[in-house]
Amino acid sequence: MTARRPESEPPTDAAAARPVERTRDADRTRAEILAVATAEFADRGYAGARVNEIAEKLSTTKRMIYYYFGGKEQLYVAVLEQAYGRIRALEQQVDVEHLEPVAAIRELAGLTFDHHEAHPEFIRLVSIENIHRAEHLAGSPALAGLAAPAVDVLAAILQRGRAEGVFRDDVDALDVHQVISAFCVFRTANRHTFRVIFDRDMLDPATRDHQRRLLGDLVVAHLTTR
Amino acid sequence: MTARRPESEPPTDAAAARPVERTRDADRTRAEILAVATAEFADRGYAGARVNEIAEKLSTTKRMIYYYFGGKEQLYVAVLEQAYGRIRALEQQVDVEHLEPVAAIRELAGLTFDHHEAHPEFIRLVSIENIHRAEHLAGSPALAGLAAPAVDVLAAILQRGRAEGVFRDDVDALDVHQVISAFCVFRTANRHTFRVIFDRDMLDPATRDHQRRLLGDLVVAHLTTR
DNA sequence: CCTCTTATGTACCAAGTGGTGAGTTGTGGA
DNA sequence: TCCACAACTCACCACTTGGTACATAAGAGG
Repeated sequence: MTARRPESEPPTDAAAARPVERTRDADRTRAEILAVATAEFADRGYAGARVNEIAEKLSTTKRMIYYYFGGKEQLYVAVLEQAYGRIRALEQQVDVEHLEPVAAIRELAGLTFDHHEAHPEFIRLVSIENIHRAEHLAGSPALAGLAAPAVDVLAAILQRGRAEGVFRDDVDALDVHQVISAFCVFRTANRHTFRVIFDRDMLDPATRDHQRRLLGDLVVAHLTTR
Repeated sequence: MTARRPESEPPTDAAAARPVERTRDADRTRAEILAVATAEFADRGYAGARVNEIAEKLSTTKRMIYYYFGGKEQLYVAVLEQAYGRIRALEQQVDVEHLEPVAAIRELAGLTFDHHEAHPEFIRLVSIENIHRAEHLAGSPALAGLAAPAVDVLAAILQRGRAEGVFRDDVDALDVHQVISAFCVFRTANRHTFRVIFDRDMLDPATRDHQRRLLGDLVVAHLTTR
C-alpha cells in the first residue's frame, strides 16, 4: 500500500485542499471526490448532476472518479452510503434515558428536529433517492441496523411512559417516529414550494423555536390524550 | 394512413374528447403532450426526463412539443401549472361547514389524506420542484390564490372550535395545515426510503385506515389539549 | 377550386454526456 | 539504490441530448 496519512478519517473533510502540498494521497482524493459529489448530487439530483461538473470542482481529474468509484451511479451510491452512515453515527449518540418520559419524548423530537435542520443536504439526497424509488439504496448493504437506534430509543421511552401511566398504551413506536420524521423532513424538503404557495419559510430562524415546540406539543398531546 | 387511435385517454383530460375522429386537432395534441410529459417528468424528474422519450410515447412527433411549448423547460412549467390547477379545483370542493369543529377537523384532515394518496404523481412533481428550489413555480403566475382555500376553511373551523370552547385559542391555522400536509406528503414522498430503512410501506392498504385515524387523532389531540 | 394559415412530419445537428486507452510519475519497500 | 505498483494526467470517443431547418398536408374562407 501507499502513504497512509495518520489522519483517521475526519468525516466532514471538504474540498479544503492546500494548493501547495500536492502530494499523492488516495484517501484524501477519494474523500474530496465524495465531498464534491455529495454537494453536486444534493444540489442537482442524480440525473441533473454532471460528472464533468464534479470533475471541474476537483483538484484532481475526472479520470480519478472512474478510478476510485467506477462510474457515476456507483459514485452516487457511495455518496448515499456515506450520508446515511453519518446520520446513523449521530443518532446513536442520543441519550435520553435519564429523563422522565414526557421530557424524553420532547428531547428526542427536538434532537431530530435540530438534526434535520442541520443537514439539509442529507434531506435533499433522501428526496432525490425517493424520486428514484430508493432503487440505489435498496441494493446497498450499508444500511443494516440503520433503523434500530431511533426506533429502539423511542420504544423504550414509550414503554416507560406506559409503565408510569402517563402515556396511552396503544401507540406504536414506529408511528411516532413516522410523525416526527414527517414533520422534520417536510420542513426542509418542501421548504421552497411551501414558501411560494403559503408565503411561509418553514426554516425561518425567527419561527424556529415555535416550530420546535409545536412538534413537541403535537407528539406529547397525542401520547397523553385518551 | 392518418387515422388516429380513438385515444386511450389518460385519466383526466383537458380537451373535450369528441367522438368525432379529427385528423388535426391542436387542443387534443396539446393535451396529449401534457399528459405524457406529466407522467414522464413525475417519473424521472426534470433532468431525468428525455424529450425524445416523451416524443416516442406520443402519437405525434417531437417537433410538436417545440411547436406548442417552445422547449423542455416551458413544457415542464406547463405540466406544473396544470397539476397545481387541478389540485386547487379539488380543494375548493371541500365542504365541512355543517360539521361540529372536531368532526370537521377530522374530515378535513381525512380529505387531505385521501387526496394526497390519490395523486402520488402530483406529490412527486412537488418533490421534484423542491429539488429545483421551486424556481419554475416562482416564476409562474398560475398559482394566485392557491393557498387560500385550504387555509381559509381550516381557519374557519378553528374559529368555531374556539368559540365553542373545545379548541385551544393559541393555535395557528397555517401551523395545523403544515402538520397535516407534512404527514400526508411524507407518506407518499418518502415512501421508498422509509420502506427500505424501516421495513414499512406507509401506503400499504392494510394500514391505511390506521394511518388515517392516526392523523386525525394527532391533530385533534393537539387542538384540544391545554 | 384555390389560397393562406395552422398543424404536422422528416431529417438533421452542435454541444454535451458518461466513459476510457494509454502513458507518466511519485513512493514505499526490498 | 532501484523497482513495482498505486496514483495520477491527458487526450480522446461513441452516443445521447435538446433543439431546429425545411418540406408538406389539412382545413377554413372566399
